[in-house]
Amino acid sequence: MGISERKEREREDMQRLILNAARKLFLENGVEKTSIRAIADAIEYSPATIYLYFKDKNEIFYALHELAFLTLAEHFRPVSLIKDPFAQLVELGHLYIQWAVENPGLYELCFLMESPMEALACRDESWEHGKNSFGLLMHIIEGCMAAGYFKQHDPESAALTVWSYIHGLVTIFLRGRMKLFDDDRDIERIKASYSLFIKMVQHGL
Amino acid sequence: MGISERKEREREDMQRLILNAARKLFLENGVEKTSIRAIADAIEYSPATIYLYFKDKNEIFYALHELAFLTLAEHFRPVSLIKDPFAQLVELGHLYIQWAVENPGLYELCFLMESPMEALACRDESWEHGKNSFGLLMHIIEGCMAAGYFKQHDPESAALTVWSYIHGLVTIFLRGRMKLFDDDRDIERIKASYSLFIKMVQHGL
DNA sequence: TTGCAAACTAAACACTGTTTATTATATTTA
DNA sequence: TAAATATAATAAACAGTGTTTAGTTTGCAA
Repeated sequence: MGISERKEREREDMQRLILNAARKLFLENGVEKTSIRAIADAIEYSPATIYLYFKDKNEIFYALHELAFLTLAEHFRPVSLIKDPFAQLVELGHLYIQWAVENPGLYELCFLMESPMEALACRDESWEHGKNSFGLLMHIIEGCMAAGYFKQHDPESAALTVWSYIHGLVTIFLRGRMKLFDDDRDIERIKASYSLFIKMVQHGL
Repeated sequence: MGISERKEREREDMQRLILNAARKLFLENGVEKTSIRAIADAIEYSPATIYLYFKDKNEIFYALHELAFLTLAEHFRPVSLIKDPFAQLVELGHLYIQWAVENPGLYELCFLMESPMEALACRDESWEHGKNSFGLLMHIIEGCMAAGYFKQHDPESAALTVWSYIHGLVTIFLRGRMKLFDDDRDIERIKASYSLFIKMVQHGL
């Protein structure tokens, strides 16, 4: 029965073809301009064909969102080379900010868009890749706690607090709310705030 | 020449009519479902008429975003009754979180949507209402600094840091990223994280 | 009352995501 | 191998979007 296996393989090939085109268009032209028709044009199939391989547009965004998390995890790899847990935390935050600023489209996909979450809503397997990245943060925070940081608090709250800060910072930037300030030295402002935050964590033992 | 004044008055009435309908639909049905046609239907005018009073949809969102900031400022009023600057900061954060959770649509308008910012882009008068709210935070932070908090940092960085944290926290919640956690006691998690953050600020002198 | 400008709209344009009915292709059965 | 069936792909339509254009109605001034 090698024939149904070939069919399955062809199906996965087609899904990959769609996702590659979608990712390319997505990164080139942004979220808004990535329509089903544009994806269909890119792979030279009709728009209706895409619906034979993905339930709806949300599912495509969900799949891309999984890919984006893989590249984020890849970006985080260097932290494992660092030994001191606090230095790990500092570097993790730095890499997070860097990735967000350099890949606004992917950041949007991972943490800002509602579509991938809607696709996830009707699914039993939940947000695996997101969990892994948050797990890494929690692991590092547990290390920090063993070294005396974040004392008398649960690691989950500490991790959420750190993530909230960094996520908020990059979101304020990405969504143009730094227009609030008179000049536009946004990146410097981000750096100044981040070093303040790190010192706050440090001073609180 | 009272006639041109009446014309101006009628024009403003019409803009208010459109904005009121837009706000109502926006709060009832969310961002997605608030179309120009829906607004036009609500006020019993043709869709094209709306374009005689607003350049495009972004301008409507910008106007609504200004109104939303007014209600946020109103929500912040109780903090002025508090004397201790640190207690002011704690209450401000609490009110911010409360407002965001209770008015997700308005929060989206003020801090998450791109549309109002695009309308603002081609404007000389910039983000007044946003500046006022941030100004209040900076004022309180300056008070806190006089009392020994956030030492040896500029108030702007300190304000951005606090705002980033709270904004990040509510955004993670509003955009469904707390599905990351196994149970869904989101509000309790928000409270736990917020009290941790406050303690971090407190411990750092 | 005529002339003009402002207010308003019907209809169209160029899109969007998605579904349906139909055709072409591949596989299975008789 | 020939007929029947299942699969893959699509053209066309549906219902919606923001926005523009061309044309009509209305109110005011000369």
